[in-house]
Amino acid sequence: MANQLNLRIDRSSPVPLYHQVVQGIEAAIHTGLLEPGSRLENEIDLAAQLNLSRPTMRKAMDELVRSGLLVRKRGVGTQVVSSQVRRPLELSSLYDDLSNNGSKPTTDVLSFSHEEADGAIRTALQLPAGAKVYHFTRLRKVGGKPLALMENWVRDDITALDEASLGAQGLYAILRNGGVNFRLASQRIGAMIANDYQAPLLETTPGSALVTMERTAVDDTGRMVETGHHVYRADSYSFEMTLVQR
Amino acid sequence: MANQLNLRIDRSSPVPLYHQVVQGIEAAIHTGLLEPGSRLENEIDLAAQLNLSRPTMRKAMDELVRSGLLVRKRGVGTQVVSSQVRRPLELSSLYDDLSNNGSKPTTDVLSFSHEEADGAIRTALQLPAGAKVYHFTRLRKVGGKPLALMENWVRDDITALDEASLGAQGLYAILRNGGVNFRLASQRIGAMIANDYQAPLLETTPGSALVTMERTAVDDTGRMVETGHHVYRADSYSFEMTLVQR
DNA sequence: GTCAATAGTTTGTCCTGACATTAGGATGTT
DNA sequence: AACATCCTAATGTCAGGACAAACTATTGAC
Repeated sequence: MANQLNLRIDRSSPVPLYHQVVQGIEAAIHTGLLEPGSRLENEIDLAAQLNLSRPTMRKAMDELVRSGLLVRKRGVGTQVVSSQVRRPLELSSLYDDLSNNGSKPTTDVLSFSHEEADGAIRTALQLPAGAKVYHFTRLRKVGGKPLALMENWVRDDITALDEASLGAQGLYAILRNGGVNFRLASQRIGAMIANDYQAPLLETTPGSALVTMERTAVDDTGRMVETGHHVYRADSYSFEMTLVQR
Repeated sequence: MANQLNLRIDRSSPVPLYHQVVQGIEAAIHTGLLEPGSRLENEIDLAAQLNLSRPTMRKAMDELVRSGLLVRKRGVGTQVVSSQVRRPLELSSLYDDLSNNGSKPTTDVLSFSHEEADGAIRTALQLPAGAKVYHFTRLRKVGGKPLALMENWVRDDITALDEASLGAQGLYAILRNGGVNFRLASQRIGAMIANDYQAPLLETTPGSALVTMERTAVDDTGRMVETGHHVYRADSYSFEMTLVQR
């Protein structure tokens, strides 16, 4: 008996069965119970052991294959991919990233206004003429060291924003609590040289390297919710991601 | 009758039915037959119209939702997402990107060797001590203007590489033709300042901004195939991607 | 007129069953 | 011993049905 897969299925739980399987296998891989390169039992047996149907088992494995943790080969079997896997780039904010890493980010709100959107912002957020947006600039620090300078525009017909809450938590957390279900975001990552405005705020010198990121986020109803221009100190931040071939 | 969805299913074709549906709906969206924001008929009716079962229809729509073209809401229906969608970041090479955009890239091979891998490369590619790799540096130009400086290490037990073919086509094209099926890649994007070695090659000045990218690619058997450090002129290149929430 | 209960529509989840396709080993033949 | 053929095991595809959950709109009561 190769693997035991220490996982139980709770049929009274509101979380779908296939998702319980996903979580269980993910945990088994992370704890090392399933070693990289090891082969899983076949779908039918695994399903039988957990008292699940094969489609349910398959749906779980589908997700794991898509996320790059498993590799399937017809006629052969399913293997755990050879470790070294980083978590894929997710639709999260910098604040989430840092919180999950144990650091304690702080935020200074440098400016905050509720103003009429200009042409470029109206285009980016697909707003009609005369629409108003929240416009603010924040400085994100970790351990007292400045890391990111962020300028954002958010449409005002979803949830109210104020300076105090922006200083206390991340923008995405506020929007999610306001009922926004993010669906996708398009972003562009590049580089630039720190100018005289950015350098002192980031406690670096003009001419040092910055990573730039422009992002526009869309919710599940197709509305453009937020757009922003962010710059990061290149010596403290980079974007890490896993690309999965389909 | 809202939409007609001009598509036919060929049951004698070797391409899976659900994939035929995916392609059909993608085409309908691209040709404008399905407008952004429009609602599709419900899954059951669509399946019936095409003489398919609901699971098959659903699997097709699952893929379209995952790729960000459709949005589903329980109790409501399925909508075409509000355009403005960029193609997601794919596991392609810079050469592919530029070729697809109509530009004509050229490549200068600055150095090429077949050497024993040092410790860092052995770690990155998970190779045993004493293993040899191809190690080369290339300068990619578009329209005569230099754009990227790329240093790569490739394991040598998959396919043979030589200087001439690297000058004629992209690395990923060569590897794919050599039988490599890429499965995933992890990469990190950051920024740096051009140094005295990079600046003249990229025809810029020391101190200008560069985008950096480090990537390691894995094939479908879990082998680390290739790793590389690339730098791009920040005024000519940026990474654009679409993130899809799961 | 306003609010709450209800019915209907649509997607979400899960089941059982069947056959096709592929990879790889076992078998048998030359 | 080398080769071609068959068989088995595993994933890939597809069908049809059933019930659950969520959202909308209507209906009804106050």
